[in-house]
Amino acid sequence: MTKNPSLYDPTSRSLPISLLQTRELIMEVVRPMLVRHSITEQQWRVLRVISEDVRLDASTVAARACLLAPSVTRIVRALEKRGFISSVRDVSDKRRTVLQLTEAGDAFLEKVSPESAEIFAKLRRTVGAERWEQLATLLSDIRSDIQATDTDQSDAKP
Amino acid sequence: MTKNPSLYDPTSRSLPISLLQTRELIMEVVRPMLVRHSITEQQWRVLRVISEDVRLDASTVAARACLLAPSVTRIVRALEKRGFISSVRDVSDKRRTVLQLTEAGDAFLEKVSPESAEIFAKLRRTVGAERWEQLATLLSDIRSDIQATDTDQSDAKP
DNA sequence: TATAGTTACTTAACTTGTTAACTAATTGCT
DNA sequence: AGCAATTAGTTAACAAGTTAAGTAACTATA
Repeated sequence: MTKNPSLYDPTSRSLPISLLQTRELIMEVVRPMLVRHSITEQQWRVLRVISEDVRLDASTVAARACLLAPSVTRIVRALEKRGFISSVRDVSDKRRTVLQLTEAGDAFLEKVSPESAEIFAKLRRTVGAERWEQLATLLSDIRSDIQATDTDQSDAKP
Repeated sequence: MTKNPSLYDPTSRSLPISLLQTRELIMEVVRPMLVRHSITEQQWRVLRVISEDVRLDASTVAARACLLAPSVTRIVRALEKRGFISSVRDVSDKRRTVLQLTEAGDAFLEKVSPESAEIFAKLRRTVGAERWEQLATLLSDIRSDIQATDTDQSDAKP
């Protein structure tokens, strides 16, 4: 043990560790479902993110799914091979790759949906709907705050 | 876009994705500090976890730091080589490895502490102290809830 | 007190993530 | 218009995580 334990927050209250532990606990319940459908966590995130918009370029998907560009390249190839997404070169900016959900990808999300809904409904009951929503809102608000200060150029070079 | 977007939560409110995005945003601010001190995120978590107790076995460290056993094996070796921790075979159970912070490890944590404190104080101000604490508490409570139902054997085989 | 079963950890093979260098395309500047 | 700077994405080399099999030690039970 450290001589001076007050130097740091207890890990149970350290936000980086705490966010990770909480996510891990949830994923332990969710993971078997993903395994049953032969899809990785990362592929699943990409599918979910793409399904929210009509068309999305790879960089946006990377940012939203918390993945690096080279990972997205591989994941996109895997999802394309499986027929779940299509990737087409953007006509107005030929550097960009436009990603879209295919019919098959859409069908896949629909197929998995009841299972997913059940798992999350159960988790939600366990935690309490109110707290569950409270957490989702808090996280979203906090992200906005951090992003706002990250983006703001008030302390940039003059 | 999916034909039926209501099948899933928007990813901005999906807890697994949201927890990941929020952590990622925080780590973007913290990471440069870890790089400056030539320590990986995982090694840092292990150090922080070990520093909380006088002695801890490898499995407990793995669980608290959200790492798998083989990863801990490697990380422990790295931290040992750097002189930050000691790993000794437990005398009462020779399967176990007891991990402890060394003087050098303790000194390292003390050295990094002011930098870390400053970074987190700034983040805390950005987010607001109240919300910051609220999130830490919420996460901790929610983990307890999930763990309680995971552990409870009421739906186990009779 | 054997011994089947479990636990703690390690090793090895494989799969992923990461960093850095590269290509191609677009933008900004003069 | 011409050319440096930036951006999007890919590739390649490396580092890390993951799974499965293996070893050693401990526990429960017959």
